[in-house]
Amino acid sequence: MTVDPAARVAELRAQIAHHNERYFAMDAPEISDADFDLLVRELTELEAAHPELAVADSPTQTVGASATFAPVEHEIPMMSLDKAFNTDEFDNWHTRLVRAAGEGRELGSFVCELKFDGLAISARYENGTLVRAATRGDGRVGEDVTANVATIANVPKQLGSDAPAILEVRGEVYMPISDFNALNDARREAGEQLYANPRNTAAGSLRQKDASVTASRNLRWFAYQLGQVEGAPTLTRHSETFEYLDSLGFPVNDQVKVVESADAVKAYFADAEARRHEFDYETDGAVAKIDSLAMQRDLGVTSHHPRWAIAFKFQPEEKSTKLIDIQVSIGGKGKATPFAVLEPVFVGGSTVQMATLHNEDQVKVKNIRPGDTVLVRKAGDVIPEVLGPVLSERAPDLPEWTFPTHCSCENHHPLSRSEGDAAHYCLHPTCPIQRDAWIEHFAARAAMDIEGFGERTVQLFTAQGLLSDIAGVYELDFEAVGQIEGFGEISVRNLETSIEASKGQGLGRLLIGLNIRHLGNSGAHVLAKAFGHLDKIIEADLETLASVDGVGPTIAESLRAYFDDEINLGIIERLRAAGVDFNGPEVIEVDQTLEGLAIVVSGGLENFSRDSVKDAITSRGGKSPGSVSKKTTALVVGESPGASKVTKAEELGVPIIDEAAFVELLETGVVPPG
DNA sequence: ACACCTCGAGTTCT
DNA sequence: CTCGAGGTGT
Repeated sequence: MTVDPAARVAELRAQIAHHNERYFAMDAPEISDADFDLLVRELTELEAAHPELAVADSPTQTVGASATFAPVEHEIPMMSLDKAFNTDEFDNWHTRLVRAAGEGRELGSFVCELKFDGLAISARYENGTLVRAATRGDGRVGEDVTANVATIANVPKQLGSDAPAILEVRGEVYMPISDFNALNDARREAGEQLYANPRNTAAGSLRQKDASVTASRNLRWFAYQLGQVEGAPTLTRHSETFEYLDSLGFPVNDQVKVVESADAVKAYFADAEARRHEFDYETDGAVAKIDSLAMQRDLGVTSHHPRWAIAFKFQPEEKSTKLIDIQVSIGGKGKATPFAVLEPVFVGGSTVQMATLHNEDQVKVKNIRPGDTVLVRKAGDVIPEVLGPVLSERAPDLPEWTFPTHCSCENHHPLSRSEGDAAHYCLHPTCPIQRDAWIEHFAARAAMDIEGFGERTVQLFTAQGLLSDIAGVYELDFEAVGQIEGFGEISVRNLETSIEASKGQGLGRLLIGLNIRHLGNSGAHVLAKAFGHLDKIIEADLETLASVDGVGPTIAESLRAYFDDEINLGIIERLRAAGVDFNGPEVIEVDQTLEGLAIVVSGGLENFSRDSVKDAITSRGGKSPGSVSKKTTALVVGESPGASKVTKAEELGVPIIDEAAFVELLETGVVPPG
């Protein structure tokens, strides 16, 4: 193929800049992360191969976070705060603290503050001069954004002559809501795409290679905490830091309040929540800190949070919006799932325009109809959920919604719902939507994990007739792929490499990719381990299959039906011919320390990936279910664990342990005390 | 037959 | 995250 590298580089830069803007600033990505990475990787490699084409402001220098900004290690880590989602959780925190403070010792007063929805920043001054500003990053290492922060109007660049030798000030950078709205008004008039929300816009504005862009946006910050300090007057109370910061010329928020009791803290929280929309900045909660610095020191920190502070999260916001339509998506196994198409509404920190409705009955239970005004919120702060209609706003003649009788694909196959089933299915084996979903599923991370083979790529390939089933992935005509726009020499080679690598993923992942009804992650790996080779499973009778622990009559039946199907067997033979590994995992001898135990993991750990942690547990004879129950031996929490799991574990008295204790548990099979 | 745990699938947005 | 449904033990 003869493509002019200079032209391709220019094209890639334009594409990357466009998608970068969509992703970071507008909150509306058009392509998947994997596809985006492919573009960046191709550009990086082209620039490496043609150094004369590399330029300083190339997107390869500015995307991917760490590429642009030098890492900065925080002398004192910027820890995140423990969270309470309701007053009960706050009471629990308070009770723990009273106990930790010790007999007859008062916790003293609390400082209440708002929790700003912006970017946490640490600014370091040496002998009164701003020398460095860094983002929070992972808490230990952030990014150097000094040039950008220096353009923020109310960040002091130079302190008075009484400034200490070293002063590290922590605060939150934000964009005032009024400025955000003005910016969007201007963009609307110019016909430009609107920014999604103040927080993302502030983040995008700050993380600019060109600091003059940052300067053109009206960013502000509030200072609220000291980090490393040398040569400053000794403070005894956290509330004094606000007075001190103010005296040095730092902007501090005017809603800070010192109160004397836990009840007064709760009153502050309730008041802040009620008034949250009065402020010209976004808040997502309020914070209480123990005022006495001596008491803070004594209470200390856990591996993730200071014990002396807690963030109270405001209730998830509910907004009303228009239910434009109810549409149906078709999954890889033909399942038809209705979802709400909403007039875009900003709720709980992001713009929502879709929400799943699960099935026909759920639509009935919720009593919603296209055209209704509906209430929307974020379940668990993440997943959009339609709560129900605002009946007072329903037009009297608004018709009820009925489940479509036919698949939305071009062949309009019939959809059917069997007796006793909640879901509708499109059972047609040649449905193109199902076909695409299956191939996507096959390439997905839990299955064959083929990088760069996402939704967009699959649809492109099937539409071009390059691919019609999963075995086709290994029969791809790469010459033809190279002809498709957007597939340069390098991205074709990368794709070829990752497809080749996927052949060795092993039986467990292959079984997942085969798309067998009722067989998911867990069942697939159990079978792979029990049988050791795909042919043994294909030959096994119902009884043998169902005798495997975790496989019952339904899954056994489903397996038999799958492997009795000539079409499926044909696909499997083509996979074999392509050299796909049909072997199960090698059984490595590890001490079965966790026999009979169930360990749930939530949040990211430092020394384990999501997969490796499950492996560490199951290879030692333990189970690693996805949710906490009273049978759970322990809940391991890492960085930002799921709140519901922690709450559940607390309710049931399941021990909650950190990574270090988990490692000990792996070795000993005993939950360490503490 | 039932309760309780688990698992699977579809889903949203960063 | 939520719903629905399979698996297992009582």
